[in-house]
Amino acid sequence: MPENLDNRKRKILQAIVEEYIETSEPVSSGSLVQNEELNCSSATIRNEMAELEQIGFLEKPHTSAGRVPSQKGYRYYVDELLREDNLSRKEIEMIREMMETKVNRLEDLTKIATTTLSEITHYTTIAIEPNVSNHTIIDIKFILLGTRVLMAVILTDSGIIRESIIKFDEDLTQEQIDDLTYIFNNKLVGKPLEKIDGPIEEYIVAEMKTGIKIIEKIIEEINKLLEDSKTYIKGANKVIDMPEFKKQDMAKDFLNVIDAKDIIADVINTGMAKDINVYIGSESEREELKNFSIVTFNHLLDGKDIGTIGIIGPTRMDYSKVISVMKYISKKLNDDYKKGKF
Amino acid sequence: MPENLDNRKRKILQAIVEEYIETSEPVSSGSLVQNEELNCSSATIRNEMAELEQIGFLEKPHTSAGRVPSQKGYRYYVDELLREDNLSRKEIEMIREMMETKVNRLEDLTKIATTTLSEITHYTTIAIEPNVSNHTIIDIKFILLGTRVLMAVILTDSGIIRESIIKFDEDLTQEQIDDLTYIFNNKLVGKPLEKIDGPIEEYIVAEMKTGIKIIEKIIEEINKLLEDSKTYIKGANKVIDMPEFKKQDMAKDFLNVIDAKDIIADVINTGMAKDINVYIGSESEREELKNFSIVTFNHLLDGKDIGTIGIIGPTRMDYSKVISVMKYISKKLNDDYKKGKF
DNA sequence: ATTAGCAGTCAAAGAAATAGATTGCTAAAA
DNA sequence: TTTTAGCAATCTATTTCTTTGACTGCTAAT
Repeated sequence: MPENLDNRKRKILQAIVEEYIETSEPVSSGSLVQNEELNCSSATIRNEMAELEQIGFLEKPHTSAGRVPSQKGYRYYVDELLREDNLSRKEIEMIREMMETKVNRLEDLTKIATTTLSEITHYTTIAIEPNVSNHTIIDIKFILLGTRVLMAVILTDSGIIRESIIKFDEDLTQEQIDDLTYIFNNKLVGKPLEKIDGPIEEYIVAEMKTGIKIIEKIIEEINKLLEDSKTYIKGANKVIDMPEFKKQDMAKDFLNVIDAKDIIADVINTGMAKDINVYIGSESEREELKNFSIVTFNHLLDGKDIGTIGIIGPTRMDYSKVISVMKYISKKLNDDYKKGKF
Repeated sequence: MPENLDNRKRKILQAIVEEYIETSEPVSSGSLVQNEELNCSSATIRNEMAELEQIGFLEKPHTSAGRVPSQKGYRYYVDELLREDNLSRKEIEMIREMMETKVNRLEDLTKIATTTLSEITHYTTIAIEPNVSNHTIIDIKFILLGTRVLMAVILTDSGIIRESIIKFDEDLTQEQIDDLTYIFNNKLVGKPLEKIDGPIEEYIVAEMKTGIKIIEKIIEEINKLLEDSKTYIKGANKVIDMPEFKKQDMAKDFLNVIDAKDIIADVINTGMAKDINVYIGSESEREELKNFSIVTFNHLLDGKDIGTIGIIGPTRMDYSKVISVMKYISKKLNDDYKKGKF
């Protein structure tokens, strides 16, 4: 139910959210009178604020304090009041510079984007490799590294490369490797990299020259590759300067969340395929995250998911700035891609 | 100059360090009287403590507080007074269990050891891949992943595998790859992986079929591989429960150190090749680390450095326990290695 | 519908008082 | 000479009380 606020209430809510984001202090009616767009006295504002609190957009830490946006207030702000925060020329310059580095791997590009995002926004940034299971296999290579050590390299259409090293208890011959390469490529190229469990038998039957054990082990390892998606964190130290982390509990919760990156990965992976997702406080439905907000963007190239980058910070987050920077970086990645930068 | 303390002073210093490590409260003369080994009154202990302070082994936070070990005090303790802390059966069981996982890569083994160490000691653990430059090359493979994308895989005698993906502006043929493989193997196998810059020309001259540019690029990428050693951190959240991190500054310093892992990598890499190194406070000669201690061990297999694992925590660290656990894990890794586990 | 004005509320900051821990010193005892 | 008992002095941590100042909410006038 998208509540309808009259114009003045919208302006007041917006002003409160923005001032609070900037100062981290509860906002008083008095300080809002200064706002040019609001041509009324503090008493009027107080009345409006009381109503906004009534319907759940604002909260009061205590009777004689100013107001603070509630989670619902932030949500309304993000959905309805957010204005594009234009990046300064300096910031754009900085982003350009940082992202200029040449890379050979998509993975490295993600790292760079993560670092850039953290530097510019001053929040902690997390990158998560995509779930590759719906990516299409372009090629599979097997390389014998020792008599009993095999390396499997899988290429997908999205440019993501995964490799795995597999050890066996028996010697492998080059002939076997050639067989494997032939069969796996034959059966899997052009298909999505879904878990290969159902039709395993089929492959095995089709191919008895190289023992069942070997094939089973290879499939097992390939499946493992699909499961673990790497995560990178940058700027975990950024939070320390934020006033909310003066509270021991917040700091503790934050470090715990960072250490168990899966928590965030979970949230990110359950997200919709919108380009930008915003989870405010308990919206992420994880107890540990109820005091934090997460903003993510799915990095799509040619419609393929090639990874998600997320920012985590207090609910009092500069959503406007974060979203603007994300959009810019996202666009830049796409442009670079089209120019064939990688 | 290894100062000589009489027996009673040694006992007192030891008792103070151990009690302080346990409680994190300054130790008073009164609480030491309880110690059975010390058969004297609190007044006597006070006199001894005054002398220990005189010669720099103890410090006083303020006049009416107990004593705290100084950095020099910790150093003496570690060098002279440390007693082997026998691990409980439960801990040994836990280590065994955690390290049972089968791995294919040395890298994964390091990760597991890192996690185990952090779980058992309750400190933050950092693993750093070794500098492979003095490792001997066993094999070099080149795999064509696309017409312009090459993967180079380097195997060393220590079992460490490094791979790199290299992109070119022109198409590569399989024939060229075969050439490259032949030449690189011919020239490099059996040699240490030192930076390949001096005799580059030689290779190039020996081989004109595949353009100079390609070779240059490959060498460049291989050199990059040598430089960047990966680091893993586990248990960064462990510190939050330690009383010293109640102080904002400590927490800030810690997060900064963790974020710029290079700082620690630096310290670790400049260490001697002793099996276990202990850096107490400013001994690490980095301003950022003056309030922290680092204990590292070089993981050697067959005399080859295959990585370093370090623990970082406050100077009030349970050195005895940390060192005992490290020794145990180190031994276990070696045993497993001899049994051919990897 | 708006606003001026004022009483009421509460946290945060400061000041003062208190309690408690521990030392250092002195003089007596061993 | 070494050890110890005892006590004054020191300083932190805790508690309590007071003061200040920032807001709000309400009422009555505009």
